[in-house]
Amino acid sequence: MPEGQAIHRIARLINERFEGADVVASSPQGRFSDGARRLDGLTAGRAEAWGKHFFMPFADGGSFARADNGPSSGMPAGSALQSEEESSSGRLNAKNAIAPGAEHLAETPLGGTSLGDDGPLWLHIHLGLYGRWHFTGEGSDAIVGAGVRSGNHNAVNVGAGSTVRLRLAANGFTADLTGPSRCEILDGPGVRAAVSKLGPDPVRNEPGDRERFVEAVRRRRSPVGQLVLDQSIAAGPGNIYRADCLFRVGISPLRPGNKVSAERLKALWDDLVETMQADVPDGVIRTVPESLRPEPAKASGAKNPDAESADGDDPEAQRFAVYHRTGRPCLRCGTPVAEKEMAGRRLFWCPSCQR
DNA sequence: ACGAAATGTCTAA
DNA sequence: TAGACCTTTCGTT
Repeated sequence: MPEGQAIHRIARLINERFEGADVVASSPQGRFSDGARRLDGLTAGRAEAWGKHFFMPFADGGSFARADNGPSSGMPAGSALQSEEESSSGRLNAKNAIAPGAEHLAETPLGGTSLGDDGPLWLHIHLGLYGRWHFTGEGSDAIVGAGVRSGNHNAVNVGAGSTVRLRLAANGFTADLTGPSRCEILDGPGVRAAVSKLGPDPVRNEPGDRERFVEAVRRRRSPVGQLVLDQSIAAGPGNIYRADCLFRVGISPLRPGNKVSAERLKALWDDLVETMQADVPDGVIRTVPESLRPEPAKASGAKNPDAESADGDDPEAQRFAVYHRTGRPCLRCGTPVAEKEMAGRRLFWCPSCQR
């Protein structure tokens, strides 16, 4: 369920607990037993997110220590990096081919860690709709990846009938993974292939990303609301950021990509960067613009009485600008928020102030 | 108990 | 476009 910002947070939490440690890996559920066996006893490197994808390197303790001369990463600092020409053209077969226009992505080694054949093993995880990480140890219990309405943080079965696909343990910490749609081990070229399918990630926001995003959208005739969810155009935004960031910058999700001006798309990219990056530290999505935030019910000079009364004390309805607010008054103009299905996903927008 | 929904993606038809 | 999949939670019988 989480969008990209939550995956970046997970990478942070994982690194705080496991980076540089020799990890005990297991699969209580049994569906990842082979993979867990391959990771068990290896040294964890620095995990990273790219959009909703999570990548974590594991190296044999010996080779790991020998190659380590980097300041913080703990992974071989570029030791096995091939030249760019070699790696992008030579190594990739047809199946791993880089999508046209996405070449720059394959050139970007994740965190400077080698993506060569003989580098570390990479744990690759996608949480899909239901995946979660559950952390325990040192009073640091946390669940990351919980759904919009979930507040209940207790149940991870341990024991028979456990749903824990992968458990990592070290330093007195445990990280339990349940319900991922993808959980696999890749080699360097495999990581390259996975990343090459992804567009720029607003949380990473590397140089040139904004232009790549703008051009990718303007190249297509599909509605921009669909393009923002296309992970090859922007990696990380999900249904909430899609709806609410389009609202924040006033673009109608129904407008064809090639009919949105470059200026407005730049503003959209900048807004994705700002909102998603701000949400990484605690993982909570906050998309209601400060100026439109409903004031406490008692306040006398409420600017937006409509919005306030209509949402009442339904907490979920106050968390987002238009997401899940069908029929309630737009926080900006009071027009009822509209909803329709677009490519199988529910879409929310203000038909009046998004043009 | 049961069904629906949920911040997602893939495959087949 | 429809269905499959992975799991949990919430609202309705």
